[in-house]
Parts: sequence; structure tokens; C-alpha cells
Amino acid sequence: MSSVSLEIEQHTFTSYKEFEENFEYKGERLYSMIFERNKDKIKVSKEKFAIRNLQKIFNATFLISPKIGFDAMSLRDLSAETGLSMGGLYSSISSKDAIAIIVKDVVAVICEEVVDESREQDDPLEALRVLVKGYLYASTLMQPWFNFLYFETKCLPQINQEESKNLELAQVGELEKLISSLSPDLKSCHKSGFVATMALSMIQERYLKPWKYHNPEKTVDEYADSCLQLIYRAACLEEATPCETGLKDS
Amino acid sequence: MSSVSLEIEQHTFTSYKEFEENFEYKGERLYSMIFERNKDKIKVSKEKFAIRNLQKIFNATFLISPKIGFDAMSLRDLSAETGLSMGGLYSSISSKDAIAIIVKDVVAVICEEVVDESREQDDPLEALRVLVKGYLYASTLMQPWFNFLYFETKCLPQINQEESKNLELAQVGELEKLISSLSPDLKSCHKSGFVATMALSMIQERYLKPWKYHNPEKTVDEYADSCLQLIYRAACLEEATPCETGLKDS
DNA sequence: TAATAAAAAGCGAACGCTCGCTCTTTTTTT
DNA sequence: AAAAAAAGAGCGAGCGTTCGCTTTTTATTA
Repeated sequence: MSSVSLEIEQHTFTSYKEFEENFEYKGERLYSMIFERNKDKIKVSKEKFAIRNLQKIFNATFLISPKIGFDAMSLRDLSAETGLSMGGLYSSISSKDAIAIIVKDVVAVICEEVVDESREQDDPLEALRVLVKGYLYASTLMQPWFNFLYFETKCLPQINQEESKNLELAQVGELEKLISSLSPDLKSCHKSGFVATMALSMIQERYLKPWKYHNPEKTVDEYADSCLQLIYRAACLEEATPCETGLKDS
Repeated sequence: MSSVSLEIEQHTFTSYKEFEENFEYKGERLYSMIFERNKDKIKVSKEKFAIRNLQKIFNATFLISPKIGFDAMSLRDLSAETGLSMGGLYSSISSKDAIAIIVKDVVAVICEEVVDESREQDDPLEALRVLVKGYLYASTLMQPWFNFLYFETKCLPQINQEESKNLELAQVGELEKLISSLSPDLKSCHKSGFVATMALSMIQERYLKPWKYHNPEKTVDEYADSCLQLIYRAACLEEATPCETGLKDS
């Protein structure tokens, strides 16, 4: 239960670039993980072929689905985009639903790891930073996956919908825990819950509206800092940069 | 061009209850408006029948669609829920798409009115209050409509998708204009844009996640005040309640 | 007011089409 | 040569939509 990982003290990321370099599921690694977790439902047995097809399938899904929605995307659309035949598709996925379920699965795994890394921090302020930046960076790196899950949760079987909803509740709960521990004075749970909600909203804002943020990549770091500043101010923490009231140049 | 409405000085709302009472599209009024705006596409000519059917159709849509998505909702589902036959449905709507287009239309009209009322205010601080509360109250009153448009924009024809996206940009632009005029000191557009984005996110948060906020109605007022406080703090306005740092009771 | 004719609204089986999915055959890899 | 992967025609089900018919409402007349 109590996960103590003192032996391998990981270096905690500070920038998006660093986070990206150390990200566990870069490139084929992600699809290797998906293959391992779904071996029983995948007819293709050689990892090499499975990975190649899964890559095609998810790339195509994230190309088509955001434009017309997952329900409206037919497997024939998918077949055309991937270059695989109907039979080819069904050798790597068990059903259309399975695609959405795997997305939910992947996002859940990644979120869990972000929370884990935050909990490894001793200083709650540092834990908050790691949580906010970790979630923000991870969701940027995996933008199509997070975006898909948000918009297409409705397409999932009931049980998976619940899981998706609980994922969000867990995230906001984790944020609230840290915020209220840092600022126990503001009217208890009432206010810290609101701040936590705001924090999560701002994180989601970025991956939900890619048409607003598809410009330069470096601004993810700036965005992350702005979010943290906003949290500090909202929670009245002294870490907030002072207001520059009344200062005018020129 | 310059809309001067000094003759009839409307009283500006202060609470959700008051906003609700004065809301222009209460009950049948909304469907009367829809009928007027879509007369040409509706086969039923008598308003009485059209309103009754439209009411049934949209109520049913907002019951089914949030659960499984608009695309997955068949007109047979809609027929069963409304009690209308297939032919009956098609006498009041021209196609399945038309339902989504009407929703977009209604939301656009309401948003425009909120902006109009905000612009009538002379004091920019009051204008900001009216804009935030107006948008929040209107989207609460019309929650299924706003929620539907956000999640099902993808189902709209391309041109209507653009309109829906511009609606959001207009809202955040209006917010930013007011915030930057109130707080010109914080690094110009860079920061005020971020605060405006946050404000809109928090407004949307509420109608996007009804499963988080379906409890008592009165908390909409509290939520609105929290949002405004957050904006004041984020923008370093003196209207923000001071931080109660280090104050502990018991 | 009751009877009747004209108009409008409502109905639902049927249509052409596309969907997710299967299964036998062919091709590629080992 | 054996095994694995890819192909794609074909299946029944369900889709959005239409249209000829019935029922209800409205207007007119007695």
C-alpha cells in the first residue's frame, strides 16, 4: 500500500522539454504498452505488426474523429485513412468500441503516473507544481488522447463512462487536497474546492481548444506558470508575485 | 449603428432569481421565437401545433443526446420519447441536422443579448459584472442548450461550426476588453487575455459538468460571486476581498 | 348549436443506403 | 511448406427520409 520509492530518486522535471524527453511512452513505447494490455483481444500475435497497425489506427482516429465525431466516423473511413482493409482493422482491434476504451485506458494510466510523481514530493508546494505541470505537460504531449476522451466519453459503455468521470474527480480531488493543505485559512473546503476546480478547468482548456493554442510550443511553459500564479493568487499564497498596482511607464 | 436606448432604462438584474424572472425566452416564448425564425422550413403552419411539437422534440433531444451523443440518437429514439411518429417529427423539423442548427441559433441569440446588456453599462466594472453574471445565469437557465452546442458542434455543417467557434471567441474577446480596460497595468493584452480565458472557462465549467452542480439552485449566485472575486484577484483589482492570511479562529 | 366540408396535422410502412462486423480466400512472412 | 497477416465481398440490422393515407382541427352553413 504505502509506496516508498527512495531507492531510485528520480529527478523531477522543470520544463516541458525535459518532461517530454523523460516521458515514458514516447513513440512506439506507447503502442507497445497498449499491445501488452490488450493481447487477449488482438488477433495479431506478432508485436511488430500489431504496433504498426495500432499506430495507424489511432493516428487515423485522431485525424477523423475530431472533425466529425467518433460515432460519425465509420470503419470504412478508418480503413481508407489507415490503408488497412476491414479485415486488417479487425485483426488489431476487437471492435469499434475498443478504440475508445483503449483511449480511456491510456489516459487513465498517464494520469495515475502524474499523481504518483506528485505524491513523491515532500514539500506540498512542490507537489502542487509537479501535479499542475505534470498534468498540463502530459495532456499537451497526448493532446489527441485527452481531447478524445473528454468529447467522446458518451460513446463508451456505461462502466467505462463512470471510470472516465472518476478520473476527473480524482484529479480535482488531488488538487484540492494540496491547495487546502497549503492554505488552510481560506474558508476550508468551500474555497479550496473552487480554486482546484479552476485549476483543472485551465488545464483542460488547453487540450480542449487546440485551435486556440496550436502556435509555438514553448508557451506551454508560460501557460503553466500563469496557471500556477493564478492558483497562488486565488488561494492567497505568498508565492504569488505582488500586484504592480499604480505603476505606469512612459 | 450607435444604439442609444435611454428612453427605456431597463433595470439591471442583481440575482439569478431576478434574471430568471425577466428572462425573455421563458417557457413558450422560446419556442415561439424558434418558430418565427424557421417558419420556412417547418411544414406545420399553425403556431400552436408547432410550439407543442418543438417543445417535445427539444426536451427529448436533451434527454437522450447527453447520454449517448447526438449522432447515436436515432430519429426512432426521438419518436419514442416524444410520442410523435416519424412523419410527425418531419412536419416540425426539416431534418435531423436542423435540430442541432436551431440549438446553435438559439445560443447565439441569447449570447448576443447578454453582450448587449453588458455594453449598455457605463461603468466598466458594472459591465464586467453584467457580462459574467449574464452569461453564467443564461447558460444555467439554458443549460441543455449550451451544453449541447459545446459537445455536438462537430455534428453541425462546416459553416455552422465556424459560427459556433466565433461565438466563443466573441465572448472571450468581450471579457478581455473589459478586463484590460479595468486593469491596464498588468502586462497589457498578454495577461488580460489569460484572465479572460480563465473567466470563460469557469463559466463553461458549470454547464459542461452538470453532474457536479445539479444540487441547490441558489449556489449559482455564490458561484458567480466566486468567479468575479477570482477575476478581481487575478487582475489585481482593488475590488478583491483582502486575503485573510494568518487569521485563525478556535 | 349541430352538421358538414375543407384544410391541416399526424401517422407509419417502405425505400435506398450505410453501418459494424464476419469469414473465406489470397498474400506475405517465417 | 507452414503459419500468420491482410484482404474485401457479403451479411443482417438500423439509419434518415419520404409519401400516400387517416384522423383531427378549423371554418362554414343551416
